[in-house]
Amino acid sequence: MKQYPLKRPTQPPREPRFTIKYEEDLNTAQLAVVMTLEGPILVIAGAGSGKTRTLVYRVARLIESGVPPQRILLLTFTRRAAQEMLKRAGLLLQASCDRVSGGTFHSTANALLRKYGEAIGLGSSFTILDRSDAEDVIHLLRTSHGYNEKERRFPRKNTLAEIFSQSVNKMLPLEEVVMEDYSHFSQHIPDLVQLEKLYTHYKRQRMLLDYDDLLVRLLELLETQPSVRRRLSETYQYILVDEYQDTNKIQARIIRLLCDTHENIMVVGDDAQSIYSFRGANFRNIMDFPKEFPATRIFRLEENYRSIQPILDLTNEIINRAKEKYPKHLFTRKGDGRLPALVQAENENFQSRFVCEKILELREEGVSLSDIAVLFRSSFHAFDLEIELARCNVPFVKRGGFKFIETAHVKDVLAHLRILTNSLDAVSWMRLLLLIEGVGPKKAHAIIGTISKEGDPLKALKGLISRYPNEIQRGLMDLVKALEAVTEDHMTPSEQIGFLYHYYFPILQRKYDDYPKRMKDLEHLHTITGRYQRLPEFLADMALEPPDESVSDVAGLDREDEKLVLSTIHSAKGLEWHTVFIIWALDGKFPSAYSFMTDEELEEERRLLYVAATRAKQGLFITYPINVYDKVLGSVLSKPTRFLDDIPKDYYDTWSLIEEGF
DNA sequence: AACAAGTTGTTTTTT
DNA sequence: ACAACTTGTT
Repeated sequence: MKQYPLKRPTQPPREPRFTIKYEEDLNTAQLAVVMTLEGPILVIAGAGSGKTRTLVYRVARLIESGVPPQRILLLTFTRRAAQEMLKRAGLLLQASCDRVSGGTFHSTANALLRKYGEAIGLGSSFTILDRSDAEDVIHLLRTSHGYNEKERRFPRKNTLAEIFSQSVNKMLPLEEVVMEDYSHFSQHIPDLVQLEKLYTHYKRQRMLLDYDDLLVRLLELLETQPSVRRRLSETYQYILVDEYQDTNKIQARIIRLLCDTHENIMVVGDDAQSIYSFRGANFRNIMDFPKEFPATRIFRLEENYRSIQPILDLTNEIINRAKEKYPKHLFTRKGDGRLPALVQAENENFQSRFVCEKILELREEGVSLSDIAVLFRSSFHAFDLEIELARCNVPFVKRGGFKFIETAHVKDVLAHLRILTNSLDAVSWMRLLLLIEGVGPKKAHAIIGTISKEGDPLKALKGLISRYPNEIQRGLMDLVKALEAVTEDHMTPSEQIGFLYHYYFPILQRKYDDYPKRMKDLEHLHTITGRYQRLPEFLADMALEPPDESVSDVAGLDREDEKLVLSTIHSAKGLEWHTVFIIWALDGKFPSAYSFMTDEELEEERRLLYVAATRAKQGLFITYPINVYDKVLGSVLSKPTRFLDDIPKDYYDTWSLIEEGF
């Protein structure tokens, strides 16, 4: 850092305090984006084109040119991505970027609603429902209103949650969603509409917000409260949105309203990497952006800095066969290297063994384990490999799929904490009452009905205890005591969990015969709480940005070691590795047989393969097992993914594994 | 009414 | 292979 004399600090001329070498560090297109600070900007950024770098430099440039950090809002797909970018911007500036607001749409919505939600009748202590909580509520309403006793099959709770969510995220009427994607339930439409009303009412009464509500209520706040809208728009004078191809209509509306008093909005995206349409995202959002903001300037980043030529050649071929694409051609100055390989394996275990052996080989060659990734369409595709890796003593982390935070025992513990911040949280009350011996759905429901009318439900519960038989009395008494013990002020979340474990461990042992394993998860949870001073923050984070470790690797506590990355393709978004393995590239699995129905879904599978393959810098292996029976199709699968079908064979090597061949 | 055992149906991806 | 629903027992 340059040293300046302490005198005359306020005197002009204002030399730039820090010198960032923009011209040296950025190419022409990137530089243009970074230097254009005002007005709406759309950046079409191909895979590996230095999109993150561009965002980082632009944040730095904004701050350097005098924009206060707290006036910048950076919306990304994960909080990790936001933190990483702000860290890098901070390094450039040699100053902290802590005060830049950054995170996901959902976490930003959460923060804003806690602060300004009162304007739309929302208390600051609302509880966030994750998907399974939401399903529990829907299930409760479905049974209590007798929808499950209908003559014709009524949708299951997860289907119901899915239908409701689709309707919200695509901003379409419920009946349209049903007719479009669930036409076999069309005779239930009136009931579904009714049930969704009940669900909405239930949540509003108890200060519960599901993931979709976070976006919906923020939009409501911005739409109906002009003063809040103006205030927020004036606060966030510069807005940057990453991964714009994966935003949905609600998010686009939110952005539009946040730009109420200015149009300093920059969005970055790549239509070829749109992989979240199941969540209501629509890559046409990108093309509609200039319609929302007619003054939009469009920039294209097409130089790829990630992959060697052969990999880029293949990925270009994959995406060029997309039915609908906005033409762009990625080029690289990286040198040549090995051709990607398409590897056929006799069966799943051969595939796993091949991957293991190759990984060990790469490590011999000096490639760090953490610079290698195995990617797959669905989380369970990795099960066999996980076993094989354990056998070979290859340490790994798994991203995507079931999170340990979603396991029953962790949810049990969190439920106790949740009612401390929102005593109306009937979902959590239900959960913890059902843990008590002798209490089932009926009694739990009755108890909740009585105590939630009181101002102090805990006190009300205490008053109820004498009504019940002895065995239940004891259970309820223990619960009350435990809750009272953690209600004291000035307790950290970590201390609270410590107390609760005293109460919960006996229940854990009674309920699960594999309790030692689950106990380890709870220890892990305890460690995580240590990072938080305030309970509401901890709970919001657990719902919105849970630790991304999956169940399987929680046990391994040696965090510092380098580890191989196993990840779903969705969770690999935006990342890159020296060598990438894509396993189960078997037609019927990837693309999944479920996607054969519609062109749109099939095309999304293609983009998914594109995203996976473009993560690779130096090495790419696409593997598939053969002779796999598929129940959905009722046939044996043996062909590699169809997206490679008509690509000339000289774009990749073809390997076939035989018993001693590797 | 709660719990245990037995039967049937259903499978991605994530905030 | 697993979870949701159904039936049978306490």
